Parts: sequence; structure tokens; C-alpha cells
Amino acid sequence: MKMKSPIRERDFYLQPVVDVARALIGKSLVHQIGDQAVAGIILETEAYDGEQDQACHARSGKTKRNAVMYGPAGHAYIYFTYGMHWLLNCVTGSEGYPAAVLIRSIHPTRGLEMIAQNRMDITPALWCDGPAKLTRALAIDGTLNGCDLCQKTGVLRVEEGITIPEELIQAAPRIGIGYASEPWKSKPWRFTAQMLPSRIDELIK
DNA sequence: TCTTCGATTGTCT
DNA sequence: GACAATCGAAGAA
Repeated sequence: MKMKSPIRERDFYLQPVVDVARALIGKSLVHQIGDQAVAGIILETEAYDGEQDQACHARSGKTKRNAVMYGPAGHAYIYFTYGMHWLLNCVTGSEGYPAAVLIRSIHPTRGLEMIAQNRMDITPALWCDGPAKLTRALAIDGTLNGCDLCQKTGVLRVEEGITIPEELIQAAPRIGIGYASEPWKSKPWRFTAQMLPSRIDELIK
């Protein structure tokens, strides 16, 4: 029988945001919908670090939209963009310091039938390979903004997933932040797991 | 109040 | 590779 996954401690999210972004690779993101769960292994993240980071939403200070980022660590910062997309972040750092990790892609592991019902237009390999695609696949939207990711029975939570070797985690500049100035635009704060889906499925068994 | 634009995706050329 | 979709937040006026 599979071992019950312990939830992540809140202390995990109090580490520097870049460390959290790297450490979240391989963890399991779960959305509990009634008695059903939809989940996936986190494969790609990006770190956004404080008001000085010119790519971060907090670059102009606290606003209605980014307020959750200023709150306690371990909560979900979910925002709407491009008139149609929801993006999911994990808030990190002390309360009052705005930092968060954007979840850019996951490998779906649970609730595949549910995803399939809503995404018959594309092949499973493309279900969760983008930040807005994974929120759509897991049915995550603004109603979950600010919810606590550390609760054992939380609607949205992060659990232990699989261990991905350090050498398979690649760092690169963040995507879609052309508006930012240097050095922020080039900071290697995007982390991706270089692992085949088949290998991930093996590790989950 | 008005204008601009986005931590993206999907489609078309 | 270029660009439309689509709308609320943010900043300017």
C-alpha cells in the first residue's frame, strides 16, 4: 500500500524564494474537488523576489491584486491575466515581504479522467505544460486565491512527491517578462526538471 | 474616467 | 514567426 504523503511544513516556504522554487520541483500539487482529487508533480517553477525585482508584481508596491503575496508564507497567490488565464503561485518569505513561486508546469498524476473530460481538444502530454494550462486542467481559479497550501485536508495543497536528482534540475532566465529591466530580466530563476514522463510515472508507483 | 497592458495560449501564415 | 483573444488591474489624467 502506498505510504500516506505528509504535508509540507510552513517553514518550507520561509526559505529564500529561489530555494523554494528549486525545492518545489518534484512536489505534488493537489486540488481536492469534493471526494475527487486532481493532482500532478511540479516540473517547472519561477521565483519572484520582492519589490526590488522588476519582474515581480510587487515592483510597484502593494496593490489589491498582489496583496496575498504580502501575507503569510504557504498560501496561494492566484491572479487573472490576459483576460482569460489564471496563474498559480506559492507565497514565500516572512509576512510583509512580497515573494512567490509561479508554478509553470506539472505532470498530471491523479484525476486524469476529470482533466480528459475538459480537454478533449488536446493530447494528454499538453494538458499541463504551461502555467495557465495547468490551472485550467486542475480547475484552479480566483476563488482559491489566498488559500492555505499547508493544511492537511486543504482544498488546494502541496504534498511530498518524488525525489528529482539535483543534476536534473536546470536553471534558466524567466519567461514572459520582457518588460523587466536588467539584471532582473536575466536572473536564472526559472527551474525545470529534465525528466521523462515515463520515468516520473515509474517513481510514483 | 480613460488608456494601457499583461508571469499566456491557440491559431493562422 | 506573427498576432488575435479578452478583461480587470494599475497608472495616468
